[in-house]
Amino acid sequence: MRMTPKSKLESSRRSKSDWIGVATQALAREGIGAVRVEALARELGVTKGSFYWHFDDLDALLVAIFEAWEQDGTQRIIEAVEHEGGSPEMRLKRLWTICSGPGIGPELALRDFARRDARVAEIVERVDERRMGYLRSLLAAHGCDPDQVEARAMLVYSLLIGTYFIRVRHGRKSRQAVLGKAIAVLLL
Amino acid sequence: MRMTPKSKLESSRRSKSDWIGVATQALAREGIGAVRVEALARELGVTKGSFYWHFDDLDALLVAIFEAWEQDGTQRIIEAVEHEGGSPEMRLKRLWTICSGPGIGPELALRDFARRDARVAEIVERVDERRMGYLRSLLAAHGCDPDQVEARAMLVYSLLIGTYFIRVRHGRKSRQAVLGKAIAVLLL
DNA sequence: ACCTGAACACCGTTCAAGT
DNA sequence: ACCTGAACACCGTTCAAGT
Repeated sequence: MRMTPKSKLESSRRSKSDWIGVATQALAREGIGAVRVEALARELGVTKGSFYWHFDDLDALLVAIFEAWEQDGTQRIIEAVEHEGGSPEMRLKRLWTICSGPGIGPELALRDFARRDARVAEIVERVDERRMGYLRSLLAAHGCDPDQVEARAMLVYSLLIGTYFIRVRHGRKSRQAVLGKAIAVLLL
Repeated sequence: MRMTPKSKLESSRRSKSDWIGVATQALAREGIGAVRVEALARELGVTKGSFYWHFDDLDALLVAIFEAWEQDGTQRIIEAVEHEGGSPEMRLKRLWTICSGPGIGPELALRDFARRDARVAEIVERVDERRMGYLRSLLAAHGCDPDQVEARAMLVYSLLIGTYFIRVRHGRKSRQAVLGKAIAVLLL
């Protein structure tokens, strides 16, 4: 009769997803510099030698993190928005509520990495195509002039990215008020 | 009589800006992972021990890179745009031409780093305040409804950031055509 | 199939000693 | 004032050997 370990962390074997899991947390917490084989191995309670059974090298782990995140940054959010239905305008505002959380996650690291790694560049392209496709469909359904859909989709998506990356105060206005007005401009 | 070295690289001494110079190039070429003491020391023809005369550690060098870039990302561009004058609309389009170049530079690395370093976060805040201030003034001068200046400035700035970070195809349309239309939307 | 343990190379950091 | 050279610690990577 085999011993059944009490928890995942007490079992002596680790799966690829165990590694991706702790690495994703480390990336979110302390940035890409914190994704280190030895530190993660300590956290998982194994030796770093074991890492190389699951991955070729550190870059392979990073690519795996980004691939795992891909669904999260697209499909999961879109489904959450679509789940409740409502008018295109309502959906757009719900999308905003979901995305405006603190969870910028690996978005910055991902895009920086994509500048030097073709595999990661492809991930970014898929994510952006998917998000833009969804925004195009929302704007078209809202009745936006077909000739302006592309430009306005870029504006909405940029604003979403911008709210993540831009650190600025808006004087007396709250950021939420500013963004509400900006969205209003984009919906005619 | 002292030897006068033929070139900077042949002299035996390096200034702080020499280090910042090669480090900035390495960052632009190969990303933040390429900013390494030993590699840069080799490039400069000195030992890495010499690095620690000029800087406390690697982070200090990165902060110095970002500080040196700060002027470049704000004042220099604004002056280049203002130099030729013209209507606010013309200035905005000139701003676009200047910024749409390939030179995203350390913008992504800077913002990622700012998440974990207060000094760099301050740099990002100063840069964003400065850029937003300039965009506000352009929009106000263009005759934008005062109540909408802030929202539209965020839209223009986000679009600028977005064109750097977003990797998407626009079907039959060129990116330039899409952006032109987006700007038109923002100028009423 | 997955992990250990030891080995090696590379690099960040320190520091006494040189010029 | 600025640099060398040696030393140390930490970590990425490899690999033969274990279970």
